[in-house]
Amino acid sequence: MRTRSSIETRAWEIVIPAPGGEFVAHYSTRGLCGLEFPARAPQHRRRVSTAHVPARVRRWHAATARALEQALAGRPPKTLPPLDLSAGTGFQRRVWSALRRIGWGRTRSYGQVARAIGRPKAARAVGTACGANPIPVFVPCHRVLAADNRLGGFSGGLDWKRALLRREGIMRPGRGKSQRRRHP
DNA sequence: CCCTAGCGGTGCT
DNA sequence: AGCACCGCTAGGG
Repeated sequence: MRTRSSIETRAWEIVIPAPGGEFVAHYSTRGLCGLEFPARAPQHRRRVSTAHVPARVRRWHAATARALEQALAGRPPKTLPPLDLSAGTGFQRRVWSALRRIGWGRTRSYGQVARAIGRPKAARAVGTACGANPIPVFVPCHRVLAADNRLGGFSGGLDWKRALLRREGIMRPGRGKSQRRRHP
């Protein structure tokens, strides 16, 4: 397995307005290749190349926007745009494809994902690969929790992880899984 | 609750 | 090649 796949450039980035702020979707020639959560701090958004966007990419984007809207409204998206996950290492892509097999409203532990991809002792590396997931929400790294059923981490911020889990009915609105609290 | 050792992938020297 | 990260985990106090 190769260590690094060919790099597909992010040719287009398009904003998606949402209640919590603006998501940014990135597209390559192969499909959706990145999704950013709204920036925490108000931020002068960089140049967005919406000009000359091919019709195909606009269709993908329509699918992305609709799917994101559904997911944030607490209903499983019916269809997704094509996902371009080619920018990952072999290990990362294995992890990401395992994540896509975790159904809406279900969870796994990092160790379970590690076993599912045939690397039973690589739980920690699975966490790192989750953190490198370029398409959160649709590649549901938020459904992976620590083995003791705590929340684990989330590169988009634990508030988002909690919010997504709640939308799927996994966490009770008020109380929830306790948070990892080591050296703050 | 705390701490520790062991773990594997990644990225930087 | 070496090494310091880490969204981890099992085991022990």
